[in-house]
Amino acid sequence: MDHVDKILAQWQQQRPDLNVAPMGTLGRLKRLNHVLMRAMEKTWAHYGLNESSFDVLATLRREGAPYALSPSDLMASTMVTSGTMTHRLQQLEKAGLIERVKNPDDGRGFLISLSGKGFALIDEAVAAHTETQARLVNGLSDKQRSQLDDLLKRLLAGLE
Amino acid sequence: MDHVDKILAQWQQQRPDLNVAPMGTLGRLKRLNHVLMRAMEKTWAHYGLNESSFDVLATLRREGAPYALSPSDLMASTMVTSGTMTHRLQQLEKAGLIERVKNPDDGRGFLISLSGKGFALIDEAVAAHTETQARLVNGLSDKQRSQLDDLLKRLLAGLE
DNA sequence: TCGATTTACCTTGATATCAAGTTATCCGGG
DNA sequence: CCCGGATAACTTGATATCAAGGTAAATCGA
Repeated sequence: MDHVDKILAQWQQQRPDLNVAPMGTLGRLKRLNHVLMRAMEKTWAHYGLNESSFDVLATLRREGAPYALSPSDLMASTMVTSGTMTHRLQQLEKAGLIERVKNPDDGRGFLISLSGKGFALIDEAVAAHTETQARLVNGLSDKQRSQLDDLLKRLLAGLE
Repeated sequence: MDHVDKILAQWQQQRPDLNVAPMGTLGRLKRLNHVLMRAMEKTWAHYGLNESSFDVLATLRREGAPYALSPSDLMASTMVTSGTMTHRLQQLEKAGLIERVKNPDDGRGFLISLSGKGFALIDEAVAAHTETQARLVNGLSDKQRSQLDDLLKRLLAGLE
């Protein structure tokens, strides 16, 4: 009987006509996401980062050498709008974690790359981050985690 | 090989020392949450609501008669700060969906209750919402959805 | 080759949120 | 009874985000 179960019981009482089973699942998903984000933010903060900045730096890092992408590529990878990405890149540039050069092949665009400092920082931060994540899924066995993975993937596949 | 798998493959290539399996699970959870929210927002918008306002009205509605809670109770239920709740309640009051009365038993506090209009609106909106949610979990069988439910619950239990 | 369309990115304006600080009220120990 | 600490809710200031609009450059069709 967790928090979500109590909500479902209330609805059952008030509106027995509703099918609330999906609400339970989606409610837990939302709540879990919230709790997980809160936990992961602590790790990011330890490196002076937040979800946004970590997201951008990690996207550049995992791309491999020369660790560079256009703002448009970053927008697509991180699912944010152009205004948001502009803002994020300004912050990161000011912090000296990325560098911005005009794209020689396209006068409209830029290439954003990791600075040396940005590379060093994200390489450390991502290691700590994966450790945090491992701790967060500790409540499940490997098999259960893998099962969860499969169900999430299946659900996501039908929606994207 | 979905979007998340590609990310994991990139990390595997770049940082084979990292254990990225948890990242896959948590990444899908985040992405799924994002996609689901987007979808549910459409239903809410159909009733002139958004996640925030729906959240408050639904919390009051499922509470049962007399459909009233203090701002503090609402804060606890919806996991937002006091400033945020103040703002939400202002909007809802302006829209005539809630009413605010001083708590007779506590001079510091208020009681927020659904107006007739608010009750009628949320009662319709929540029915549409549960239908949307049922559609969103269509990609899973009942058994799979229930399995997912169980795993999310287990994971959540270890963290809250 | 040239005009129309598309694309890349930035800018603007509005909104939602949070953290921290504030004020009024309540409550419990002396 | 009163005073100090706790609590309820609002206010303030900062920030992140989005949607919509703008500008410059690229591309495509005739």
